[in-house]
Amino acid sequence: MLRVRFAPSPTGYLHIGSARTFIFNWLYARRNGGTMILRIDDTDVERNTQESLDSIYEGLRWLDLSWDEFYRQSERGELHRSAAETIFAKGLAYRDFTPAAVSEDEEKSHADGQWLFNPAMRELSKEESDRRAAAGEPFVLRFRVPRESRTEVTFQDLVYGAQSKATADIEDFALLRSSGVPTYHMASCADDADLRISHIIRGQDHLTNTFKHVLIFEALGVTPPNFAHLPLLIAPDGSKLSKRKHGPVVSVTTYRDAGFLPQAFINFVCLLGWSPKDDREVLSRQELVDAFSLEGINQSNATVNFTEQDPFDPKAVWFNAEHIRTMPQEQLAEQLLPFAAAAGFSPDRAKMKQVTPLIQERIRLLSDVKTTADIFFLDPLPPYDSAELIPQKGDAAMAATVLERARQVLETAEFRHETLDAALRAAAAELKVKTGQMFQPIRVAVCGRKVAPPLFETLEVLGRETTLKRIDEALRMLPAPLRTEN
RNA sequence: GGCGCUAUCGUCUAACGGUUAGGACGGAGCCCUCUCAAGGCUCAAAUACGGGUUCGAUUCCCGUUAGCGCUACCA
Repeated sequence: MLRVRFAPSPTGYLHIGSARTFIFNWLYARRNGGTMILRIDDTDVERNTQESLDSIYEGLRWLDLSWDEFYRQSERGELHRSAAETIFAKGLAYRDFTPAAVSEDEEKSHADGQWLFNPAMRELSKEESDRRAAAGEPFVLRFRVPRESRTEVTFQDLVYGAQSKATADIEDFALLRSSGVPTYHMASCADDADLRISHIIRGQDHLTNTFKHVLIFEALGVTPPNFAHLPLLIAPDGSKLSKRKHGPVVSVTTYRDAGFLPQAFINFVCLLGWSPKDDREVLSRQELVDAFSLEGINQSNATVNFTEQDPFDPKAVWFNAEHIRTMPQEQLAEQLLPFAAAAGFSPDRAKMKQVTPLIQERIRLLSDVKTTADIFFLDPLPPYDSAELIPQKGDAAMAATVLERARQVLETAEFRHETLDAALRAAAAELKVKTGQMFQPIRVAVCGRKVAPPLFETLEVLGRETTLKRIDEALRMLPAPLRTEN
């Protein structure tokens, strides 16, 4: 039975790296008919926050990622303590009565002097240990790393291959804090054993911790699960992604609020450190499930290429644009609604459905609706420079002539883009101006700028009334003496 | 400092020990075209360095360098 878990600690918002870890676990479970478990690793009471927990749920809900079983470590303290008890009873752990390091110097001396264990504490007699404990003296419970009986700890990583580390290089790590609260290593392993996790898929920052975990599993009398460590996601400066240093750009909700599609986000992060080994890049959720395998995961860290000017990796934005383009229009219109409302447009569904096909291949983020669809929702148009009305190789007189003529045509023409196209082309021929010279003034009059969706489709959506009103306004902006009456 | 992991275009990546080292994003240019997009085509751009092994190394081994991680009574 294949069982995987995602075990975040609620000490910050769900960031892109954690999301990817969840996704890889989820993909592996769904691919192989396994069970996905969400376990909140909240043993560090000091740093846990409700906001963080909410952020994790919020992010996962947005991505529409589900789990089959749910646990909170804080509700499983008894299990962790009894597991520690078991290890202690087997003589594989000992009490360390050394007071916690308070000063930085003390900690540093540990680091410099390759601290492995305190011999006096490791070798304390059972009698004295029991006596001091009974007297109420505080202690941490440490794992007694075997140093004589074996020389190294090994395991096979499904991504990084055979791993080994000398027992002489592993320190006697803590299992229980002096408060009696289990440490991460203890709680995590006790839970992984109890929940019968078959594959631990997690960040590479845990690779060296795994030697300790193997020791714990063995001490518990359990065969260790399979391990698969993931290359880390790093910032362009080479440092590990962190909210502290990089701010909200690493938060999943930042992507959501900027107008990313969940599927595009998932697609993007999946290709950071994993490849389907063919040249496919734009993949649906189902295609990802079908293509996913641990063999496709590579070993080197991947950079999320954001900058201070642009918080999103250009490739992530491209993925989003790709997914927007292939999305059914009905769905896209629906997704666009809240972003249009946020832009202050007060859009209705029917109007949005008309506008959507005109902007679908012109937006990269859902929030781009604000800058590309404004002309359909705002009335009147924001002010613009009347010089924009003047066509290439033309002058204000030409602009005025063109607009006057267009106005006449549009007063009676049927507002369907095919007929508008034919009518206005004919008008251009009649006036002996190039089509570009004919269309550009109309476009600017109607959109307030030169860059816009195709003209005739735009007019069709805008309708006769708005179109004529905007042309009249443009005409008023042109110098009066140059206006040609007919 | 010790230990571990990693190293292909700017970025994400592909390449049974044999390829003109491939694809994508981004960049430049051309085409298409009512503007913008989209689309099509083209160009620039990489095997960190040094030693081996081999008829032949991006690929295997060693070293150097660099980056990252762990080295807590954080996770």
